[in-house]
Amino acid sequence: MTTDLKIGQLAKQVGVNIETVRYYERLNLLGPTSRLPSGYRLYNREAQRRLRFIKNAQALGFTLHEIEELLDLRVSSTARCGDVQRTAEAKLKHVEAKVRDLQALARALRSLIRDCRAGQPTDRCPILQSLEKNERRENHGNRNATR
Amino acid sequence: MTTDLKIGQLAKQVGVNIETVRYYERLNLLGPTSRLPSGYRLYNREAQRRLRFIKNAQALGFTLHEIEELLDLRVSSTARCGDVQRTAEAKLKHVEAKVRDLQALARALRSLIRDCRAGQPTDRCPILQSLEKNERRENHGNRNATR
DNA sequence: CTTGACTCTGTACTATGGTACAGGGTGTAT
DNA sequence: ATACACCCTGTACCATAGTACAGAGTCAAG
Repeated sequence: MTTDLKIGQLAKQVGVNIETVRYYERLNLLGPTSRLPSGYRLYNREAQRRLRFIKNAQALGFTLHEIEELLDLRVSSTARCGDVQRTAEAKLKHVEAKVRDLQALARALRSLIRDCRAGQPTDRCPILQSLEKNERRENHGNRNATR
Repeated sequence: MTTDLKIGQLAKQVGVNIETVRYYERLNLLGPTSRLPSGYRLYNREAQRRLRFIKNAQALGFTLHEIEELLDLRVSSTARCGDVQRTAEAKLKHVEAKVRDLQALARALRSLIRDCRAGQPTDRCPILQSLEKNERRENHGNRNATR
């Protein structure tokens, strides 16, 4: 096929490292469609979409393992859309919680900056005060939501 | 002091592994306040607050290196306010960018969940299709925003 | 037919954030 | 005094997500 790409072309097109493509292959995330007699990997359109899917899902905060599950759900004809939906909903909850936490931290940082501007000696750090508390709510089910 | 804890008590109180406390010490994040003649580490209230700070900031997605910088913002009496202010502002920009990226992520997930409620078999699942749509958004200048 | 860009496999290395011993010493209760 | 929990240092190991070679083969242009 004329749309088939060698690994370097694929990597360039999607904007990843060649090594990364081969790394995904080791993880069974993305294999070559075929090989030239020389052993060169070839990737068709479907593989190109798959790689883009991986990068997009990664940008959304999914780990490679979670992405593998998503890709498996697509491949399996018995998998239900609801499974994917539940995964996305869980992810959304984590993300929303993290946004709230980060906004609180941003407020604390702004307050610290204000204190600095006032030239007050800040031996009592607002950041510390906002974060050293013990009453952390119980993790919203999953820390690491965005890592 | 009666409030000083040995490493095991500290770890239990804050809910981390003993090994983790010593790991933070290797990273110069959290040292013992003092030592018993036997070499046992002792931690005072301040160290306990510091460890909680580390765990809380970590839950917000900060790396240990970033946390070290945040802790340094506790203005040592010798640090000049301008230095502290610049660090805080850089951190604030970082946090704000993170919030924006996470909000974009949340919007994407909500839209995917909405689309998915059509409840089609997975081969036509809108989540996967919309992730596949290569609509590269332009990154806010910070990929890795959620890592 | 040689040069240079590209690819192959395989292995090692990086960073981050830990966890798991091994082989000792310490502290205290019975 | 001896059992037992606890602590010490040091090193090795784990997962995640790659990156960087080495040493070899391939392909196209000049």
